[in-house]
Amino acid sequence: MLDHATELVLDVGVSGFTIDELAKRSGVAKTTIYRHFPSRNELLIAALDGQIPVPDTPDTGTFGGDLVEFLTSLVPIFEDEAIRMVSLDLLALSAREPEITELFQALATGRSGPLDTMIERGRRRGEVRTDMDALTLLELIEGPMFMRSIMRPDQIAAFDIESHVEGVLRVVGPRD
Amino acid sequence: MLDHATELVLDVGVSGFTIDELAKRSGVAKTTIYRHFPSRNELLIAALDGQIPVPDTPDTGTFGGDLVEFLTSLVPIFEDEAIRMVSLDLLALSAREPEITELFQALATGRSGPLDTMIERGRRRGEVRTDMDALTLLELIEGPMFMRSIMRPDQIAAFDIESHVEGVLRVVGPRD
DNA sequence: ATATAACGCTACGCTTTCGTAGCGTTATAG
DNA sequence: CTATAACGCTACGAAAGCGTAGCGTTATAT
Repeated sequence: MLDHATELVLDVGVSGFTIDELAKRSGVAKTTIYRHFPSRNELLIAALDGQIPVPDTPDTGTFGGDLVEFLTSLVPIFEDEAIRMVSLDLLALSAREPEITELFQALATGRSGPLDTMIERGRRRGEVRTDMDALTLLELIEGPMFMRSIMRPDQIAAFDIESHVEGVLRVVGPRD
Repeated sequence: MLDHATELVLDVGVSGFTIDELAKRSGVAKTTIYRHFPSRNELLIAALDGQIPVPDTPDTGTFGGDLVEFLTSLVPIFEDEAIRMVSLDLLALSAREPEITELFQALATGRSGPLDTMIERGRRRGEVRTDMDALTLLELIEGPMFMRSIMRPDQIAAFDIESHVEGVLRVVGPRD
């Protein structure tokens, strides 16, 4: 049931996600759907919950190595058109609908975990400056790829991760 | 007439932009609106056309100085909640509706002009490496702030532009 | 075997929104 | 002063969507 809902919302987007359509596609009567979920929004949230993958935390021994692995693991996520569209839907909606805001926050918060861990490790090894907070570092590291994924999604695969990480290391190294 | 439409869409967002609501607010009869615009989408596009400000191109004499001025001039734009929400609406819609895609492209393309000019000038002065294309440079420069504007809009004013530009200069300087 | 729970189907009522028709009223041009 | 153009108002028709009612049918449990 939830699987069908997830498939539908990934296919047609949040605004196109309707109970009637879900009933038609899943072969389940609309009445039955309402016997399990009180409203369309609840079902939507349940369908999306945990559907945006959280990349795992690499541990190569160096901060630069970790970054390359991490950013590389983001590529397939950014490349997924369905995920991109639904994320944009949620982003737009979360600016106006409180219910969606929570969902979006939950999805976004989980996603910052791996990089936090890597930054912490890098700091312990003396590879990463300590006078810059983790969120700013995250923006520095992911921002360019994030921007490309939004503005030029077709060019995501061409993002030169090695070159970018080299530049990042030049900036995040410890200050004197 | 268009002014009222612009005001409405900035207030309630693209999805809340209704002809009935516009008629109510502007005091103009719905019939009259349809006598001037063939459809809701056309009116929407007309209302948004040219409403997202294009920052101007600073010329301080150094690439770093230009960047600081430029990024500073972006802050009020990113800070504007109405602009942010409508941009997110357009972003989400442009992934699915071809009509909106064109509008969004038009808005986005104009916005890259100033930075292109600055990069070109920087290259002529030998301040900017030439082995990195302008779009990638743009992502490097604007990406972190762009990401913050989307993920933590309330923290935009706290973005440390000077520090960021310092880091950027470390990366974009000419290679040997 | 039978009671109970779950499901399917059709049909609603309600609301929103688009876009149009018809007809009367007000500006405006000359 | 009058013809014409533009506007306002009310009322529609049509399409989506939400969520619910009523009633019949199928599993399931014991």
